[in-house]
Amino acid sequence: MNTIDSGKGLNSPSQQERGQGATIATGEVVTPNFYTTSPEKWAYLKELARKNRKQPTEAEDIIWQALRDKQLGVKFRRQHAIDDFIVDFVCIDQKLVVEIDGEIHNEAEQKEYDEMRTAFLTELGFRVIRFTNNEVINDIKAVINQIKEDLKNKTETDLQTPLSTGEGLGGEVTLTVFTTRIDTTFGVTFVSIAPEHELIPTLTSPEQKAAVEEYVSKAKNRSERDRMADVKTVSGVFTGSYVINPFSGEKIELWIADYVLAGYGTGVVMAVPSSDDRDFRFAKHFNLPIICVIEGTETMEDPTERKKGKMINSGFLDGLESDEAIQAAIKFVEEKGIGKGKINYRIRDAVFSRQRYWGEPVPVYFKAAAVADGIPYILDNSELPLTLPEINEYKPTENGEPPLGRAKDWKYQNQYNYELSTMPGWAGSSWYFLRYMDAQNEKEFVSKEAVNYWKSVDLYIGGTEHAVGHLLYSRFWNIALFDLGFIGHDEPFQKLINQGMIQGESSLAYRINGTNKFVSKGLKDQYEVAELHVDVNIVENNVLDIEAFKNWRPDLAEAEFVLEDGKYICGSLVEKMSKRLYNVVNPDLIIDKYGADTLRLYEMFLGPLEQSKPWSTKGIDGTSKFLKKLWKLFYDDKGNFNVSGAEPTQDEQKVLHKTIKKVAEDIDRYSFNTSIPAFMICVNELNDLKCNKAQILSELLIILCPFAPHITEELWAKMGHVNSITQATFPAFNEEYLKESAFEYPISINGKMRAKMEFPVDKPVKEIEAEVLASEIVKKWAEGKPIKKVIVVPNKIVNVVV
RNA sequence: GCCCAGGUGGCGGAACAGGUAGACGCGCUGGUCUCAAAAACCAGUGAGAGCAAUCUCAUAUCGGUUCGAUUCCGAUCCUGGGUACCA
Repeated sequence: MNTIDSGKGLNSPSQQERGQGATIATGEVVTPNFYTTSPEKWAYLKELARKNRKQPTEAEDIIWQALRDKQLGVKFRRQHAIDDFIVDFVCIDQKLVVEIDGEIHNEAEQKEYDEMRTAFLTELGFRVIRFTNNEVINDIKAVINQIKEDLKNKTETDLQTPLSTGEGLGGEVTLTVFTTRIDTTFGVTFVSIAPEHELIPTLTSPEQKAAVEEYVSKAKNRSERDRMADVKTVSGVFTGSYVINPFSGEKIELWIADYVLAGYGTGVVMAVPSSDDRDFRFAKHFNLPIICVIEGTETMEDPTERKKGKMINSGFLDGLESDEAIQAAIKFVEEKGIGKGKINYRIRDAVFSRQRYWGEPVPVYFKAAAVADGIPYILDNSELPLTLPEINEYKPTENGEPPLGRAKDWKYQNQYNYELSTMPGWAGSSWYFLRYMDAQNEKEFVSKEAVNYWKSVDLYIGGTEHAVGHLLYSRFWNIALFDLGFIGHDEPFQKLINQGMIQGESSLAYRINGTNKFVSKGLKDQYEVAELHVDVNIVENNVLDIEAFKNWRPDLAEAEFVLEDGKYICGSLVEKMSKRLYNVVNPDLIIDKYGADTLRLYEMFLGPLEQSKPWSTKGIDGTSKFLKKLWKLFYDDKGNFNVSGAEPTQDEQKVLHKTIKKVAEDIDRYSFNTSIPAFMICVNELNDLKCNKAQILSELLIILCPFAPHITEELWAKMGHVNSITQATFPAFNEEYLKESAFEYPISINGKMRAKMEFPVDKPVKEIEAEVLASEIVKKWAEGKPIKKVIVVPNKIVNVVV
């Protein structure tokens, strides 16, 4: 036991000696960070403590061998500074101090001093038990048993007694992190914590206090928005505390960083600079260590570019693939009880209002004068529906109110303010189809009978934006309505198709930074430039119409240009068609020139429904010509309607039924783009056959109707039908017309098609094989070599292996 | 980053359960008709070699399975969309 005077020049201990640190795990754990004395005192005490540890008395050594390495289930430290004192042994968890007294403690003065010291430690929350040298040396078992007993008797409240004597520092702290890449835990070289984190005062060392406080106040003043927008700037501050990596046992630094969001996960990030981009930038900026844990990344300039692979430098995970390592690591932390596997869910768009005009008005009014202060009151059912008021301009008011603030005399009972926000798009889109089932119903939004009859929507076609937005919410609403018993099914849609997006080709101009001067694309690399989207309607073949550009926006009126070959060449970019990007093209011009049927056919013909592609009118002539050819089947050269009632021939029936089969199958598969060529082939072949038979043409019109509704309706009427073609029955496909008697086999040698031979469809395989082997073509390619194998797939192919 | 699509001629694309790669359309070339043009019609058109018959190479890249691969498997690269300082 040692004592010192307080108040002498004191320094801070190293963190390690004080046992600071933290364990992280996936989803778990960190051990503590605490001071049992002040840094000033520690600097002085540590030298003494170290000396004491090196020169234990006989009794101290005996008891230490029994206490060390958690032999009693808890961690003991020896010669540890607590405030002004250095105690012999202490279990900080249990706040138990064990002192070993030598001869000197029998002296009166010393006894008095010991009592003071015990009282002081008791006040700090420690319990002190004492043994003499002799007790330890003579019966160590009895001593240990007594310590065990004492540990057992600790009460809960004892455990919760605050321990701190150091400034601003609490007891042991466990920091929990959430990670999706637990496999990389051996690569954790520091831990970052959100500036808002409540434990920051506890986790900050006195030396770092000023810096931390400055940083935290600065970070807090930045809005969430600023922080999210400014992804590139790296900022942070060291807390002065350390954390223990639970996998490697390494001591690593604990930093505060504003890239960590308090609202996500636990607000603490285990930083793996070799695998996460933000951690990597942070480590580079502050010169923190980087440990690569994926094979092959050691030599990479930016190891975060490779995310998965075989684990290295990772202890028990070495050699596993990332995905296996994740499972192994989760198992590991769960078995050790320091973490557990977890799935995180996030909510999207929690706010149910828009500051826009176009949306359902919220049936709510406020009795207080100011809307913002009031309590909302809901309109009575009898007062519904609340309809959108007329306004003069679809813009916010001068006071910054939503557009509905412009509505004149729009008051509930002529006195109370309505809510001025409208509902978001998905408010209505989530359930309108239910209303469609029973649109005239005055009593309820849909009757049970109607919804039981129509049930859920068979097919939902929408873009991917709808898939994440609309579909998410309508499924949610649908389940709510189902749970409330209004409807009888818990899924609103049976099938989803994500149709592709017709993209726009954007035009870009390049403004030289800090000027109003624009540089042509070919020369832009010589300057620091910012990209500006230009209205595609004032760009032709990437050449900018400079006058139109100047007139486009007031701020561009005085713009100057750096040209190449006398022209301003714009950059171009395929992206989503959007007003914001000024790349919207209007279909009206196409419809004026070619008609709506041509446009519709062309859009279908462009490619698969699910596929996105930039809009281009190249090739629209093809579908236009097709419709003209169709028309000519019904009219002669002089323009007279000329359709015959004669009986169709076998050939004509074959052409028609081939098409019926193909189109019916295509429609079932939503493969509309492949139907158009089938129609084209059909019309071409009927044209070759000079077919004008009413029976053939009317069935053709019916199957074409969904693709080209206008022209088919018109020709249908011309043929003398009274009812709309949309009421006609889709013709049945008749296999009889398609029967073939022979098949032309492709003859392959070693998998390459070399010739064709025709055989009857029912010719036996053996006979085909014999004839093929006897043929000139096989002799030629075999070149005398033996035939190894012959594969005959009836009515498909023959392959000869030599 | 993550999730979802996708990558085939000069262009859009086809090949639906592994069996003739490039259907159909655009564009291009030549021709018919016309005083001429447009329209319409006919023929040709993946690349390379050859007078030709024909041969070689080709479905983002590399590898694998198979008698045979655009199609199946593994790895890589690239493009578009959604989402995001979400760890």
